[in-house]
Order: sequence, then C-alpha cells, then structure tokens
Amino acid sequence: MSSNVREDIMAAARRAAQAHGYTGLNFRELAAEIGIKSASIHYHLPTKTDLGAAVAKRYWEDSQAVLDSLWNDGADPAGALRAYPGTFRQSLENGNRICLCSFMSAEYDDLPDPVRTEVSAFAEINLAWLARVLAAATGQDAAACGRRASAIFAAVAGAQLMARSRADIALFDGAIEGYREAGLLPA
Amino acid sequence: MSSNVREDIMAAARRAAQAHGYTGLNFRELAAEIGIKSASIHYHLPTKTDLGAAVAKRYWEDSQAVLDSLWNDGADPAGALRAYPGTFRQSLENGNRICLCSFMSAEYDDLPDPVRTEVSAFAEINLAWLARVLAAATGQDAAACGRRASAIFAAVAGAQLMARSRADIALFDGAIEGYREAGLLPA
DNA sequence: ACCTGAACACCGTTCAAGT
DNA sequence: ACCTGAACACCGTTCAAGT
Repeated sequence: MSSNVREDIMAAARRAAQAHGYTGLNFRELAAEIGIKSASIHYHLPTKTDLGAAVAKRYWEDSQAVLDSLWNDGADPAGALRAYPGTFRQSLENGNRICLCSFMSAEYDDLPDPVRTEVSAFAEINLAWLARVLAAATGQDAAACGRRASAIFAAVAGAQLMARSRADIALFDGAIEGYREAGLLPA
Repeated sequence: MSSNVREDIMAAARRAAQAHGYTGLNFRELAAEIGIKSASIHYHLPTKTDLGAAVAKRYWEDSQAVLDSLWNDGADPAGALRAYPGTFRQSLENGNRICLCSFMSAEYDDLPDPVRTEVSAFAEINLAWLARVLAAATGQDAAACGRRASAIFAAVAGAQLMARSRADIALFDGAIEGYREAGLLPA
C-alpha cells in the first residue's frame, strides 16, 4: 500500500482550503490534524504551491467524476440540470464550506500560476458539462448553450457564497428557487 | 481639518481588501503605501478587527448611496434593474477587484463578529433595494420579490467572482447576458 | 522510504514608550 | 494628539540526523 499519509494530507488540505482558502492553508495545522510534524508534509508535497495545485487538481477531477455520474450522454438531461445545484449544496452541508475554486477565485491575485491553472480547469469542466447537458436538453446552438452554462455556473457559485456569509443554507435554496422561477434553471 | 490619515488608511485598506481579502490585509503594506510606520495605523484603528469592520461599514454605506442615486422611489425601476450589474462591474474594471463583501463572505470562518455584522449589512441593503425595485417594476408580492432579489444578488456576485478567476471582464458580461436571456434580469 | 528537531529569514500584531 | 521601536507569535522552508 503506497502512502496513506499523502492522501491524508490531501484530504485535510481540501477541507481546510474550502473553509480558509489557499492563504489560510498552513502546514502546521494540517500536520497537527494528521498527527505528524509540519516538516514531514514537505516530504510528500515539497512546497505550498505543490500542495495547492495538487489539491485543486484532485478537486476538479473528483467533480468531473460526480458530474459524469450525474449525466453522460444519457437520458433525462433536464433531470441532470435540476440536480446540478445539489453538487454545490453539499459543501454547505459539510460545515458551511464552499467550493474550493470559488474561494481560490477570490484569492486570484495571491495564487501561484500552477494553482491558477487548476482553478481554471474546475470552471472549464463545469462549463463544458453544463453546455453539453443544455444542448441535449434544449437543442439550442453551441453559443447560446455556452452563455447559459456560464450564467448557471456563476449563479450557483454565487448562491453558495451568499449562503455561507450568513451560515444559512436556506439562503442557498432560496436563491436556487429564484433561478427556477425566473427560468434560469428548469423547474 | 481632522485626520486625513485615517481616511487614507480606510481607502488603502478598502482597495487591498477587494484584492486580497481580510486575511490578506496587512498593516505594513498599508503603512508603506501611506508613508507612515505600521504601528502608527493602530492609533487610528486599534485592531485589525476595528479596521475590517470600519472598512466594511464604509463599503456598504457607500454602496447604499450609489443604489439610492440609481433609484429611490422614482420612475423607471426597470432601468435601475438594468443598471444594477454595472455597480459590480466597476470593481472588475478597477484592477480585477471584487466586491469587498464577496471576498469576506468566502472568509466567513476567519472573520471577527464585528466584521461579519457589516458584511451581512451589505447583503441586506442590496437585497432590500432590489426587492423594492422589483416590486415597483413587476408589482409582484413581497415574498416573490424577496426570492427574486436574492437570486439576482447572488447571481451578479457569482458572475463577478467567475470573471476574476480568469481576469476576464468579458466573462462577467457573458454571464449577465445569460441572465437576461434566461429572464432573471430584464432585457 | 519516511519522519523530525532545530534553525532560518520573514512578516503581521501589539504595546509601552517616545515626542 | 500622534507616532515608533522592539518584542512577540507565527509562517514556509531547509537540512542534517534519525528510524
């Protein structure tokens, strides 16, 4: 069995980053949580940049898998669209956390390039998935689906951010309901 | 003339917080920008909590004034609604910055209570303004306008965040256009 | 292979002391 | 009233030494 420690670091760093961001990530707290010394982390992930990039990459890979399990050229694209906000709701359920990439988007100015790359990838896979689902659900052209995908992605991330600021998941549900009533999301 | 220094601190802190957040706010850089020593800032704003709360309070007060100048029980509520995303666009135009309160919403876990209070106030005045404008524009009941206000506020903040993550203001415009096409915002 | 203590250079925050 | 020196706590990183 190869390193469980590296996986433990990745998991703890992901949870921490979803609550405190890249800036708020620190080796000493991470190490204490895992039960090793902070210097040991550097054996697995040499620098903070490496850690941040690895965590963000894993994050969008996991998200990609979740989205693919939700819909992948199958039936019921409208149902997948209806379920999409739920993938963001989970972070709030999990200790009022938010999307790792939303937090890191705010921190854009202070992000090393390798981390920025992975944050962009998260947006890209969400946008691409939404555009494909929208095309299947509505039959509209690629440009229209792209704009709509962009609108839905930004809107759902925004709802999550607003809910976090009050530590109230009902605010998330309210905003999503508002999107449905307005026609941005399917009822 | 009372303290210009305090105003200089407030202005520099606001710009910094819109780019680096509350955590990224630091006395030494602020001081260097103003031309005093970092310890001197504490004479005007005793703690980082005081600074953060003062800056966030000023931020929503200024926003309130901007919104009131945009619409205050006058004619053309639909026009005011159309202009609303522009108030968020300005931050992006200003060095790819974002709403101070969006950044601080992400940082919720690390915010002292007095700062949280002012962050909440920003959301409240936006929500209240939007609900009033929507009521005037659509004639719908208070509950429906409240949900719609919540949806618009979250969506516009989300569009801003997404645009920052790519340093591309066209992504903001694209998402807003998507909201219009979907019917969340008036065309 | 994997972990650690100790040290390094650096930085934000605080407060007693200065003028 | 207004400002600062200096101490303090904490950070990411390195590296020699340990198992």
